[in-house]
Amino acid sequence: MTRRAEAADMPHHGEIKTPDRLRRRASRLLSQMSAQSDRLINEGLAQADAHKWHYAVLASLQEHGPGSQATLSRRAGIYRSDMVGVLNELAERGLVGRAPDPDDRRRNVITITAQGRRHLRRLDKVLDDLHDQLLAPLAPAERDQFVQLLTRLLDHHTQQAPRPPRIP
Amino acid sequence: MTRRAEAADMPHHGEIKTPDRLRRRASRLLSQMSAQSDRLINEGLAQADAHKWHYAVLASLQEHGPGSQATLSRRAGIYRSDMVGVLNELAERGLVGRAPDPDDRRRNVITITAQGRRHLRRLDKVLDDLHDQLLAPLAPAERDQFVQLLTRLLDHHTQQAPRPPRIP
DNA sequence: CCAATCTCAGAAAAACTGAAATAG
DNA sequence: CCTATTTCAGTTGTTCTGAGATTG
Repeated sequence: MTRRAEAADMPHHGEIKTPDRLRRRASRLLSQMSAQSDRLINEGLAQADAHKWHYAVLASLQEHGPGSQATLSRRAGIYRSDMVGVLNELAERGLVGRAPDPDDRRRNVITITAQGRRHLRRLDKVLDDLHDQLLAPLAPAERDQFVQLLTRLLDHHTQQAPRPPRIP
Repeated sequence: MTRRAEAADMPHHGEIKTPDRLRRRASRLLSQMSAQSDRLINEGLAQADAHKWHYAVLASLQEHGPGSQATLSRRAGIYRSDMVGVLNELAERGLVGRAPDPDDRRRNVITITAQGRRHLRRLDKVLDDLHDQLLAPLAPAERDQFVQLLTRLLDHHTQQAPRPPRIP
């Protein structure tokens, strides 16, 4: 047993300009920041009696129009199994309509209601505010760049990805 | 046409009125990108017969020296309950030593072994490579800026946060 | 008597799978 | 016969809680 002292990391070479390797890794920063963001957004939405899936579905309906549950599932990135529950909650509150498709009776056609549109507008305000908190330490130009960098990364990994997130 | 003559650094990107609100929200980009990153890193580490917690613990030991399990738990952000299992696996493979602390017999003192240091060096290589894939679409200067922006955001939200992630 | 540590057993929430029922 | 859709029931893997045993 080499009597190597307890002092753990004596570098033999003068470099080691890398303290906290762990904490500075982009993957870890992403993971932690995503957790912070999730918490912020989820709590904010909860105060408005909503969940992020509610917003995802409503926004998708507003932007791309009505669709079947399977379509929405793909668009919003929610599993078809979980979509059922989300739509139940939205329909309960009168935010979406769910009617059998006359052309293909396997499908339900989901539409956003006037009330749903109103609710979405409210959620958009809430989210604007929350993102202001989220990006608070960044100047406007930096926020844009942050979003742009993230977008480029995401495009790269989703377009030619080894494992595109499928929602089967 | 709404000519968005705003901040200086939003160069030539197709202009967007407001389509894909959902997909451009920083919170969503973060969440999706974090998922991609997680998948990439986890799969890469799995091929090296490791998990991210293994790396976290080994790196923490290397950088901050030996410590009790509770100390490691705080340092690496792993719950004390889960730390037990991680250390079992690491000890099984001879990567760490676990011995009762003579000064305080409630504690175990965890130390990294020579083999653990060797393994860590290998994992560092693997991670360097994986991060190269992760950040592939960004130029070196952009990678630095990305990390810097993330770091500033994270510092802001962890230092004066409403809910600092504690590991009780 | 109280606080901290290690450990185990399991709750809770979320992502994901499989299959039944129905319809094209 | 095969495929697609909605729905439900259940698995899996992870995060987090609680409590017991030991020691300070």
